[in-house]
Amino acid sequence: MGVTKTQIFTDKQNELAVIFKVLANPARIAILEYISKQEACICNDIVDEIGLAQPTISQHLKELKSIGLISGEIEGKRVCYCINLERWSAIQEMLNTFFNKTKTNCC
Amino acid sequence: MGVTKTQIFTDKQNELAVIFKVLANPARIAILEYISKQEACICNDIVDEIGLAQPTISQHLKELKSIGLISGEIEGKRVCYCINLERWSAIQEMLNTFFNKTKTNCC
DNA sequence: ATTTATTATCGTAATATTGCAATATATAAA
DNA sequence: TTTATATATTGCAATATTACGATAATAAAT
Repeated sequence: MGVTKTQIFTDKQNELAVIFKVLANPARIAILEYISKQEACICNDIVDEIGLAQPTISQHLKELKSIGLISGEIEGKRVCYCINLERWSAIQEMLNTFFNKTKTNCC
Repeated sequence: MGVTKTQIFTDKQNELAVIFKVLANPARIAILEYISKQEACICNDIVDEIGLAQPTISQHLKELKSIGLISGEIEGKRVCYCINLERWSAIQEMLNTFFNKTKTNCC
């Protein structure tokens, strides 16, 4: 099979899983950390910084964009990727809600 | 290729990615939520609760155990799965540290 | 000792993800 | 207009993940 049975879970559970999935890759973690470290607006020094090919980075950026974590602004022939602070905080809060809600033991 | 290049990232980045990966599945989210909801100790009503086959649930439990999120205690012929509160909080803190550290914009 | 119930493991099919070369697209510079 | 530079898309190979049937392992019950 190999396909997750999303139908049997709640929207919230699926939404959380999608967010975790986007974050579940060291390259994407590294990209986020690198973007946030930059003083000036980010363009693709990311390719130089991280040791992956340009198409690979481009694909990872697309996935980060897919859940709104970052946004890309075109600046001439370059693109400036920035962290979407509003979404960033919303996601952090969502994860904390999950962690707090589920902080109960049984044994 | 299909294999993540872990060598080029830091241990911390890889560790975070592994944690996110374990959480990146709605069945595992649902299992965690279900376990935490239970008054009494959990056994495998999980299979009845979630709509997945027993081997599939068993495999998901194994993955949750692999990062220490839950622990299984044998009780006769049944196994009681509980959330490991210490590890749970440690991971929550780890994720918050990541989110706080990376909470900088650029544009 | 045999049966029954619970959980784990193995093997496998279907699908998803990762990464890259080749190529396309778009804009700036010459 | 041609060339150079930056980024995105396509296609593909390698590997990982998801799910389940079959089966093994374990322990209680008979």
